[in-house]
Amino acid sequence: MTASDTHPTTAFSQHDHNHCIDSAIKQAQKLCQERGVRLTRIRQRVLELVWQSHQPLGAYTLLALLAEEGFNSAPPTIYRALEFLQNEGLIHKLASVNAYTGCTNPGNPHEGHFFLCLSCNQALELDTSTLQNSLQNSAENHGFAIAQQTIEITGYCAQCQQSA
Amino acid sequence: MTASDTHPTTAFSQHDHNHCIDSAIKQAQKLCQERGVRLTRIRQRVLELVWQSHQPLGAYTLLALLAEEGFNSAPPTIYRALEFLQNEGLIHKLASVNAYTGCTNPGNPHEGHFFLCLSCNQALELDTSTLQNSLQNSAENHGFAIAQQTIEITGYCAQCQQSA
DNA sequence: CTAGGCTATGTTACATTATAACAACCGCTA
DNA sequence: TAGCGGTTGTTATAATGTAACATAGCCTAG
Repeated sequence: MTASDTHPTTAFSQHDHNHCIDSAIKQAQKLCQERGVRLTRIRQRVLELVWQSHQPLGAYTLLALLAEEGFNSAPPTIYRALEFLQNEGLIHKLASVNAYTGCTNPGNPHEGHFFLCLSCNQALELDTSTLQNSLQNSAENHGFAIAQQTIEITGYCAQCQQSA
Repeated sequence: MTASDTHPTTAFSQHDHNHCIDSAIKQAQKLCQERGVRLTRIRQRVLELVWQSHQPLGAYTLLALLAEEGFNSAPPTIYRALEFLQNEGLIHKLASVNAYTGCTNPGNPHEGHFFLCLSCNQALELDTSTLQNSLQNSAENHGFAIAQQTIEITGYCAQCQQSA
């Protein structure tokens, strides 16, 4: 298994990003087909754009990118696409920064846990089952039934700490 | 130690809320004095309003409440007060719902971890050192230096589950 | 006690993020 | 091929948050 074969929980490190995008899109196509939902041209393009960026992108940034390519550029266009992609678990919204990022593990429904670097603005999606367990325990102690999780930790990634 | 003496990590249960507000304000006054910062009339009133509500309040909701009492009602008024209170650790912002809630443990600088009930909209602030440890471990594994945490778990509280 | 500097507040304007509501289109299937 | 459901277009507006500069209030040095 080479570096480019691994799953990119490696946002902060070097990797073959084209490969990431490709495989994300292919997986999205597969999932949508299985579910009988339509990954239309706009939706797929938005997903690609989200994946192409090394940083989470805002809705209006994405909208501007779409506009450059001749797509309709009214807000509902992008918000509908984002809503669809979120519902299908293909992207996550980062509420603390109002931005969207590709989900590194769609198909395996889960909640996004993120480290957000304040310097390079990149987002690292975690899959920490330990954290999951702590939360679950805590919820059970309070009789709380978890629906959705927003876990966004800002700080500085290893790379940016070195260069500083 | 009676129920009304305990600290209200008990947002979802019965308690003497006036007592909560009182003690929150007194603590805020004390902290601000110690720090040499000014808990002005507007700032204190915003803190009271945030505490009076059993649900996190939006900035414009708070602004409307201020306006009813004759305070200036332009947006900067409320955002400045909220910024001050956040900086002093007296309130938390819940990014996933764009709302603000009183911090149940100011003076002991910490990050807010919340359970947000989708039914009654109340927020329960947690102080889970276990979770803290998991996160810290995870961060260390990735060489990530944590600055700020946004942990907001939506779902249904015990009470609302029963009534449903 | 007052002049000047710092902080806080007032005011106007605007930026950013997101949604409502209805019309037009498109693809499927009965 | 008519119609139905889902998708997209279009216009308008809501909700949230900030910039920039003017004014006022508070404190302290002289």
